[in-house]
Amino acid sequence: MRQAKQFEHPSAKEITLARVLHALSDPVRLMVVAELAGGQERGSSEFECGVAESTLSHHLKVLRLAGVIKHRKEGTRCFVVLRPELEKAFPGLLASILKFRKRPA
Amino acid sequence: MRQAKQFEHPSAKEITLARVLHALSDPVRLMVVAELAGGQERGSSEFECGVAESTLSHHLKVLRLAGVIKHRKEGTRCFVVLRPELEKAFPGLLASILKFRKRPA
DNA sequence: TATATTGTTCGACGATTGTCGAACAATATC
DNA sequence: GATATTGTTCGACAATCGTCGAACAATATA
Repeated sequence: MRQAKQFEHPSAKEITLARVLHALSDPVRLMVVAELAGGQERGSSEFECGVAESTLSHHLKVLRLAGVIKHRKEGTRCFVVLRPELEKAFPGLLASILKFRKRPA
Repeated sequence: MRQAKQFEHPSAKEITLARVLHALSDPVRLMVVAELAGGQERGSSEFECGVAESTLSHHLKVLRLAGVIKHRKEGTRCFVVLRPELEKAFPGLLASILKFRKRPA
C-alpha cells in the first residue's frame, strides 16, 4: 500500500512571470485555473473542458511545470490545487487576470 | 506627399484576454510593453532588446494584432503606443502584470 | 489473481512560434 | 533622378504547441 511516485514540481524560485503568463494564455488552462481560484482542491476529472483526457492531462502538466498548480495522486485519482507560492511570488496577479475572464460556462 | 498605407489593427471587440496574455508571454514583448507603460509614444528603434530588427518587427506585429499597441508610420520611421482600448477592456490588467516584471537584473 | 478504473505517457500530426538574413517598400536627402 | 535611411515582409529553419488515440502504470475491487 505504498504511495506511488508523485509529480515533479518546480521550486518557487523557478516561477517566472513570462512562464506563468504563457501557462495562462490558453483557454483550457485559463478555465482550469479559474475553477481553482477559490483555493479549494479539485479532482482532475471535475473539469469539463471539451478536450480529450490526454489533452487535459497535458494542460495540467503545463500548469504544474509553470508553478501554477500542485498536482497530487491519491489512489487512482488525481487532485490539483493552486500553489500558494504563486500568490506569494505575484500577489494579486491571478485575481487581476481572472476577473476579466468571460463568464464561467 | 501622400501618407503611406498604415497598419491594420483589430477592433476593440477583438481584444480578448487569452490573446493579450499570449502577447505578453514573451520576454521581448513584455519588455516593449513595459517601456510603453508610461503612456507616451516611442519610436520603434528605441527598443534595445537584443534581437534582429526583423524579429522586433515581428513582435510589434504580434502586439498590434493582439490589440495591445497602436503602430503608426511617419516618414521612414515607426512609432508605437499602448492602445487605450486595452486599458478600457481590462482596466488595471497591464499594471498588475508589469509590476512583477524582473527588476533591473 | 483477474478485472475495472483513473489518469499519464507515448507517438504522431499539423499548426504556430521565435529567430535570422535577404529582399522589398516607402520616405528622405542628395 | 540617384542614393541613403528606416523598417516591413518573405522565406527558411528548428523548436514548441495543442490535439488525439493507443499504450501503459498504478490502484482499487472482485
